[in-house]
Amino acid sequence: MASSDDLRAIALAEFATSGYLGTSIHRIAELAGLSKSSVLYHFASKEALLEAAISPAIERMGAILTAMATQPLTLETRSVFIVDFVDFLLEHKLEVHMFINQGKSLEDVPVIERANALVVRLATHFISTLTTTEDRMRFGIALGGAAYMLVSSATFELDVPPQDETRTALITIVTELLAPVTARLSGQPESGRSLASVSAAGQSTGNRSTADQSTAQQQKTQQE
Amino acid sequence: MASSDDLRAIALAEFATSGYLGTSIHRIAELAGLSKSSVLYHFASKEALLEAAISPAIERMGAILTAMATQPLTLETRSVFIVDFVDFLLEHKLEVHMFINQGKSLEDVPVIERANALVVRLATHFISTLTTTEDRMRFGIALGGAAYMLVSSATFELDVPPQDETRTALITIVTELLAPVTARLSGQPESGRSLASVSAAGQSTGNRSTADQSTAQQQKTQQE
DNA sequence: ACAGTTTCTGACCGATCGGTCAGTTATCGT
DNA sequence: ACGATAACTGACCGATCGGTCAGAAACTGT
Repeated sequence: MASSDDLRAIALAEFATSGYLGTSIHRIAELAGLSKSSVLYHFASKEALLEAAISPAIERMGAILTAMATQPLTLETRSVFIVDFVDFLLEHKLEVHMFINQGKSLEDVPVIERANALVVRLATHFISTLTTTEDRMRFGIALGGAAYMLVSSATFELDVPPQDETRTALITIVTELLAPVTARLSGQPESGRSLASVSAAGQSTGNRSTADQSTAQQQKTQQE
Repeated sequence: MASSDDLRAIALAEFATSGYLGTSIHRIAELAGLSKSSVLYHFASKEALLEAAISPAIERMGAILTAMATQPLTLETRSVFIVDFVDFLLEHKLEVHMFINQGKSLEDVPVIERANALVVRLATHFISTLTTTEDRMRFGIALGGAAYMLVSSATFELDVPPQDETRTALITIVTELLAPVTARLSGQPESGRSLASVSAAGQSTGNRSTADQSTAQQQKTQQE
């Protein structure tokens, strides 16, 4: 009564919450109502199970990255990236949580190595386009913080808000966090607001300021 | 040639990067130039080693939390908390990284249970004072993102900026991220901007937003 | 030099891990 | 009904884990 895809999903959830090393094949089998041998019948090894669990997310993320890298850096392309990234996070919370939290300890596993290479590729891309420490940290906090947020609320019990509400808030916050950077790159000084408006597209919470940080970032200008 | 404190430091670094489960006592002994038995002579068990490694950070964090909880919620107290929290993160990167990333998988370990209780306590405190999903996510992203930032740059090789620069940027970003929330709590509706000024407290990179650090920098720094 | 204590070590133990294999049960096309 | 194939299982294997223990080695004070 348990398909290979069920096993994949069960394994992913366990790997993400209890860790890859902390999850035994026996445990996965138990959750699936099977024996350990049966799990190994569907997947040749524990590593193969891990690969099946997270490689789709890796490929999707790679596609988003190449799409971003091949396009010029404008307000629109950045906004597109943010929305893509947030949707990616929402769709692959567990996978992202995995190779963010366990990427180092599992670096000898091939599929994790691919994931780590993606993270490095993302980081170096932004490091090359950003000059100051603060700008770079904005990206780290926005991306890492967003990824952390999505699983921590589930890790501890704490009520989980509806998905669309989470999505809207995430896009708003990440956009706002990256606003000074984007504003500088866009060339037009007043653009922090327009970016926020893009992020707010179709949302409802809508209260938060997000409007008045334009005063702050326009005097920034580009000193590099 | 390896004291108990050396072992503690070595274990902490290994636990944080390779995971508690992924780190064997033999590995720690190897790094310390000792035998496995010698490590177990200094610490009764692997759990005792973990406790010695992270419990100081837990107590420090608990003190910060109680200090915040007992004071009224104002612009100043929040600013104090942010500075305290950032300094705490800088001083205890590895410990925070541990019970943020491995808190769930090690929840049956007593010392980790204490750490998790602290995180829940922090989360519930802000959940009770904040009403909207977005406000709560701001805290999660700010705190989780900041914690992630400090270790990810070390996890991958990527150049690490000087500590004071990191500290300044962190305080600025976290404060700015929490600006709308604090502004609303302060009572003056239009205050998003005033908070941004608080965020610039004590900065040196000197670029980023805002001009006036007058309100901010007096309440920072001298509490350690 | 010697006794006492601290520090350290190799050998060993039970448990659990990932993985293999021979064999059993269920499913399905004909 | 029946053979073929897919799905499943328990028994077993080598390796590694955390931890115990008796004893060697090193460092003390006298």
